[in-house]
Amino acid sequence: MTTPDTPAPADFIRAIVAQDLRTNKHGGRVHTRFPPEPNGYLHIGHAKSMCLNFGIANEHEGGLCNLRFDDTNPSTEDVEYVEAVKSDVRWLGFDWGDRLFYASDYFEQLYQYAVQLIKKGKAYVDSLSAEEIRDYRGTLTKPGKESPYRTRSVEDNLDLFQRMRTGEFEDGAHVLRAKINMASPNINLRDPTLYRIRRVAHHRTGDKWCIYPTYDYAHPLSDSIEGITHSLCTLEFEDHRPLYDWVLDETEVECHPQQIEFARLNLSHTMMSKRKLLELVEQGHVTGWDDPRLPTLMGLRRRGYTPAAIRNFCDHIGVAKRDAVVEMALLEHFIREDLNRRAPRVMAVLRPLRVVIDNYPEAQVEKLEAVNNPEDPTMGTRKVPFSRVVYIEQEDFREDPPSKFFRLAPGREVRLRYAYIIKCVGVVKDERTGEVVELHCTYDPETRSGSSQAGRKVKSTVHWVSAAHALQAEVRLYDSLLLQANPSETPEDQDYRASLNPNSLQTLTACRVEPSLASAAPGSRYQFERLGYFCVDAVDSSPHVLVFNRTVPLRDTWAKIEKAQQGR
RNA sequence: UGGGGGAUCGUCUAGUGGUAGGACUCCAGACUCUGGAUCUGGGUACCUAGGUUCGAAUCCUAGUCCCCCAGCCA
Repeated sequence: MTTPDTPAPADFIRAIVAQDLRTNKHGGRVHTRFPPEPNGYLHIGHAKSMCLNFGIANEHEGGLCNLRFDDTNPSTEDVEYVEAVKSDVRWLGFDWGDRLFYASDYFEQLYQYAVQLIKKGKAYVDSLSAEEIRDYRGTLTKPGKESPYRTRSVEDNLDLFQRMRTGEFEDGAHVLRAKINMASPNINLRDPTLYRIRRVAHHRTGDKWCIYPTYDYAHPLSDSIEGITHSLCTLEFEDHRPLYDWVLDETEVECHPQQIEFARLNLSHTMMSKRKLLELVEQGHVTGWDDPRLPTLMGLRRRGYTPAAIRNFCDHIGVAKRDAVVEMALLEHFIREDLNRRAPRVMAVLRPLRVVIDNYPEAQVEKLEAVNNPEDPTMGTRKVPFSRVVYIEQEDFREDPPSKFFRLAPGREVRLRYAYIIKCVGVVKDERTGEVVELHCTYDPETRSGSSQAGRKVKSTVHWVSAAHALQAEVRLYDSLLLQANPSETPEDQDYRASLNPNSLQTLTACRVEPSLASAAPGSRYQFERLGYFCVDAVDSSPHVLVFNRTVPLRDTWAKIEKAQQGR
């Protein structure tokens, strides 16, 4: 190996890992894990965690990252979620190899460790009710009281715990608690619960168990069992770390991973909390967990986001300890960057305005050559049919053009992309509404794209589709889910719906797209020239009814100019 | 008012005693058969107040503000 010119560690966690490697803290190993709970779907916040955990593992020779389901609470978990999570992790591009684990794999070991703790006098069976335990815990400022059951003998504890396991007691009758310190200023250390009775079937262990370990107990031991070196989690677990360490110290396991906390991802204009997401889905504010407006991985995928764009985003937002809200604009930057490079260009008209080219031969059809991707010549060209009647975008015509508006207007010229320069010679309006319903234009036969006279300059180029050849399509335009940028400013009560953007979805059903899209595969992504990036909706699109989702619009300079003009 | 964390451009994020850097956003311009892309240029930041030092975002002192914790959730 050549001498690496050690680049500065990208973040404080990588710095710690590098330091640990230097000091040989874990015998030169780097082993992380991604530990989702199978009680919901993954979102982009999880993507950050995956990029961190899998990323760090991949950056080191021999580094590993496990996928482990933290399935210690059967009442909220389900196989449906584990399958969805696996598919999302794979889709994002991460590979856990043969290291797919479940905390439930360790239930027997965890139980034995608990017996050990009891024998050491470090755990006891408490028979207080949940409510009493809460009362005994004290408050943030007042120390707790010890439970009367705290002094039970080891024999009694062993007996009771064993009988808890065999199902002798009802839910809540007893609980196994760590014996730490009821007066600790850290509430997590006031004899935290290790096991609770839950007489429900577990999605993996079935009816084998009726006691289940808590996160605080199962997580450190699961990490240890798997030989994890760095256990990365979010900030809210910071004051659980003493407990994490306590469990590993008292069980005297050989591997003691280091828990390191980082700030979870918050994205502007959207929400990341499982609870709120669930509410949106259940109350029908969105169509499901894969609604393209949601920051779920399923939603982003359906929206047209690529795994690479999401990974790039996660790699660029950084990892730190301060609460932060990353702007949606940054995510959009990365999807534009990726799709600009890869997406074939195509012409589509969202709000069609009929244009008759008066001097173009009635029956003539030309096949004009169009470049598939100017960023990538290897993507080749295609033929686009052109004829006497075309549709252009309504917003590309103004009867009374404001300054800086370069598009079509009465008497003005514009180029039809890959076709001819046309001039607007007539405007047909609806008599009743005054709405412009049709344009009459003439074309200059000398200006066909690629021809010798094609060099004539016009202010603007406009996309179009041939009326006779275009395909009908539905296009769904998405906008941000929340009105305000900072999701933490949305009210906690049910009135948070007031902050939902009522225009987060706009469905256009009269769109016309070029005929080459007839064979577009579900999920495939395109740039609709001058409009944005769109993908074929994988759920609702069919050969008969094409449905496109707008992933992200193109940057729109004219929109900014116009907005500035109006602001004046 | 217990404990644990955190404060650097508009937004993220580097910088660990020596010119506060990058990305995104924004602004201006060039180029353009996408008002896209690309290119060029520009602006804006060290929570406050003291102190140490030739020199402080960094060290010290005192404040201020923000986040998390009282599940048998994770």
